Amino acid sequence: MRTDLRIIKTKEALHTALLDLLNEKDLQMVSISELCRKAKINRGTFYLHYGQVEDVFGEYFKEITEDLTQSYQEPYRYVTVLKTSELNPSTIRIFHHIDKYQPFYRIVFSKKVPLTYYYLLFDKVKQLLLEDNQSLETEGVNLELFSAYQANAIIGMIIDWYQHDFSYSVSYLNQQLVTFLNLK
Amino acid sequence: MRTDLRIIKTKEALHTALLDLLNEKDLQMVSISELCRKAKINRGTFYLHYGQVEDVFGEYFKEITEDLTQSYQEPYRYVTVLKTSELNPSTIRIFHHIDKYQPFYRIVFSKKVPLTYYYLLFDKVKQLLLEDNQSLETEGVNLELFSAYQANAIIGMIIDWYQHDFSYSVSYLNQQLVTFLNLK
DNA sequence: ATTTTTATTGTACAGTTGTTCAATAAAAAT
DNA sequence: ATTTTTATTGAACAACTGTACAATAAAAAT
Repeated sequence: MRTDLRIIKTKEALHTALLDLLNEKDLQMVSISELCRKAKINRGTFYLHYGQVEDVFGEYFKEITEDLTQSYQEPYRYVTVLKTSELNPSTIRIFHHIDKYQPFYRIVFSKKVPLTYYYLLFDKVKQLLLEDNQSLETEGVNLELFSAYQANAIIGMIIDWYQHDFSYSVSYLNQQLVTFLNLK
Repeated sequence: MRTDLRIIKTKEALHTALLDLLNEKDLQMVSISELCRKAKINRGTFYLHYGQVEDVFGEYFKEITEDLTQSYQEPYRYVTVLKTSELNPSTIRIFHHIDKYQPFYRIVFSKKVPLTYYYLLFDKVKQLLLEDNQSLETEGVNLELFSAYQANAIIGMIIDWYQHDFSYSVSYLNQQLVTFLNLK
């Protein structure tokens, strides 16, 4: 049983209306009424699918994080000078993904936005690293905890990147990450 | 020139009223009107100092993060079995701090709450590690980026801890962290 | 102690929020 | 093609939001 066509139409209308409004104003400034007017959707219908405007963005952003898993399949050709052998196959693609969807991540990392988006990214990155780490099989290491540690470390670099207005290049970040891993 | 006594009184009333309400319901469920009624403060007065209920919690939480710097001065006596020599003097106190203020951090890490609180913690931990790292003086290492990396790695463990309902002990986490640092 | 400054209060207003319900329209199932 | 199921609509309601402004009260400055 597929999803009702009307639901798909409603959600698409809300998604595009929100993207439109985000060019004018911040996410927290978009009211449900305003969004529904723009999407030509009854406000009551909105509440049948969402609770807040933030949920609409969350649904859209979730699709974006899928790209992380997607691009994980393809070969990575964006690293130039450094020895990539020292990085996990998944980690190396992360900075590129963020760069690709930079306008979205400017929202995801803005301070008034709910933590949900952060967790969507965190859980995704953690999952990728967890798969890479399965081969480790080390004694006394809580693998999930370790993956959480690694995943968030990388996101820490992304936060610093964001706080510096995304002014570093992707390859600089990959280089720095290799350096950090060799420091210990 | 000190702060006006009336302002202090107003803010204290709002702080304690909010803590009261947080025993009954989630932060996102507290309305400004409700909070003001409880605090016996005019709603207009609220808007002279804050924009949202979340700002009141943020102000209170900021005081809590000060404890991280505070306890940094005192000797640490909560580690039992492991060689603490492998951990920075500041890192070793972080898990204990979270544990101490666990009820607050259950809110800070809840998914509907704004990222602001996360950044308050992140910036604090990053600052502490940055001070520890000044002695490094390593070539080609972006020290701020490295501190962001380290700080968020630890917070990654805290997220996993939170997601497992804070069921690990503080010393277990310190032990795991030492293990992680020796893995590389 | 008096004046000046500034925070708080009360009131009001238009718009938003969250919910309910019957009527309608559109899609799915037969 | 017809029936059945389900999503959308529109209207209505009480409560909340954000803002403005004059009146008052409290603190600070003199």
